[in-house]
Amino acid sequence: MSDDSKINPQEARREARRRSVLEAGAKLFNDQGYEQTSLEEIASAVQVTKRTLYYYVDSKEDILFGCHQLGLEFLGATMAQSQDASLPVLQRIEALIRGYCAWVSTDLGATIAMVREHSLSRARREILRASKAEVDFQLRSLIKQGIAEGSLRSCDPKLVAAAVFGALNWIPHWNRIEDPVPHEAIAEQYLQLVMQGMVPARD
Amino acid sequence: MSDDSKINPQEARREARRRSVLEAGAKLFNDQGYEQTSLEEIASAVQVTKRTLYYYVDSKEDILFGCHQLGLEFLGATMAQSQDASLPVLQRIEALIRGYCAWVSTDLGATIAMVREHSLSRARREILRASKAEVDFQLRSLIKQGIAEGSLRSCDPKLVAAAVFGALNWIPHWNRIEDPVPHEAIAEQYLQLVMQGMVPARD
DNA sequence: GAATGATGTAACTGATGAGTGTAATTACCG
DNA sequence: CGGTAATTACACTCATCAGTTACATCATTC
Repeated sequence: MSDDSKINPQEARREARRRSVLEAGAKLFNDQGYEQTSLEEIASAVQVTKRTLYYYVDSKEDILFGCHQLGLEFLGATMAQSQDASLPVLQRIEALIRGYCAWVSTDLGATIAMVREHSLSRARREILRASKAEVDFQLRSLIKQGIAEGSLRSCDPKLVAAAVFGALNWIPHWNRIEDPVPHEAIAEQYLQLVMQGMVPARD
Repeated sequence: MSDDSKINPQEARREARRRSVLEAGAKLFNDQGYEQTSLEEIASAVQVTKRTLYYYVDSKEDILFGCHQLGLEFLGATMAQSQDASLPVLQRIEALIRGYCAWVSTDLGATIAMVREHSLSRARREILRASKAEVDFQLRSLIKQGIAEGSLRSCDPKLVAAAVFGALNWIPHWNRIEDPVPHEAIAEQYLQLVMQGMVPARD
């Protein structure tokens, strides 16, 4: 499905090159911010001149959009397990949180949580918004389902989903350090919090 | 304590004017991003010329720093109740979450959660970082205390605090819309989630 | 009604950085 | 080998915008 363009090695190589540009961009955007990052910096990160960059991308905006697009593509892949309707709801929510946590800990994933989209055209923002809405919808539905079947406490699915994604999206804001907490450990704690809460069950 | 400069009405008026500049800046920064906002725009929001802006601030960076500083000052005020050591831990955490939720729903509060600090000098970033660390520390300590006295389930206070602040800091990212969810309603749901979790207690 | 504070006008400087033009050079592939 | 794809060098344009200059004009207050 995503291999349309990889029929010949030419295109494949070009695609790989382009991707390394996006990944370098993502890292720099996350570290310094989009506006604070010049094309020269991205170029030198890929060990290439600025002029060559334009062989792979049309514009700086194109890089940012590419990061978001590619990032969301990866997220889609990560979410597969949570979409398996044969699994119990709780387990699907757990898979979603673990997957998202791992994903948001990558450069391309973090970009979506860290770099605002003010620099993109309205049309492109709209495309991204739609992709994100899908993920949000996914969690909300699971929560609704859980409430309906009684495996989850009654609550406002929209607000609870927002809280969960907020907690997850915030990870790169504090965990991009020399010695980051492994995403598995984060997921573990977040799951306990989201599932059981902080207050111990009374016996 | 903060009224040093308001002895005479001259200074007070000047201070109020400066503050309205900061508030206009905060709103625009939140909506469009810092880099995408020109001083002309801020000026026209305050109904003043760009030149006049410089009567109240030294630079654009000064506005951003001012927003953060003033915002954090307000946050400090909001946190008072959660610092009352005579209250039970659970209640203090609840006060912290409610207060933070209300605060992050203001323009100046949202700026701290939405506008990265890449455009500030290292020294200024450091000042802000210290202020934020205090708030983080406050919640972590309360959690530790709760665990110690048995009113909270055992967990990693650092990660749980990060999750809570993440959920809260993300609010302005989705709730800055025509018809926002009232912050009290958000706090209510967040509290239920954080305290009891999504999974109903078994009977 | 001076004196000082506050605001406007309007053109200007200066830096930054995205994006381009062109011609020449190097790597790769059949 | 020959052709095409990839890359370099590098000077150059162009737009944006923060910050300034210098002077004129309101507004306040004592």
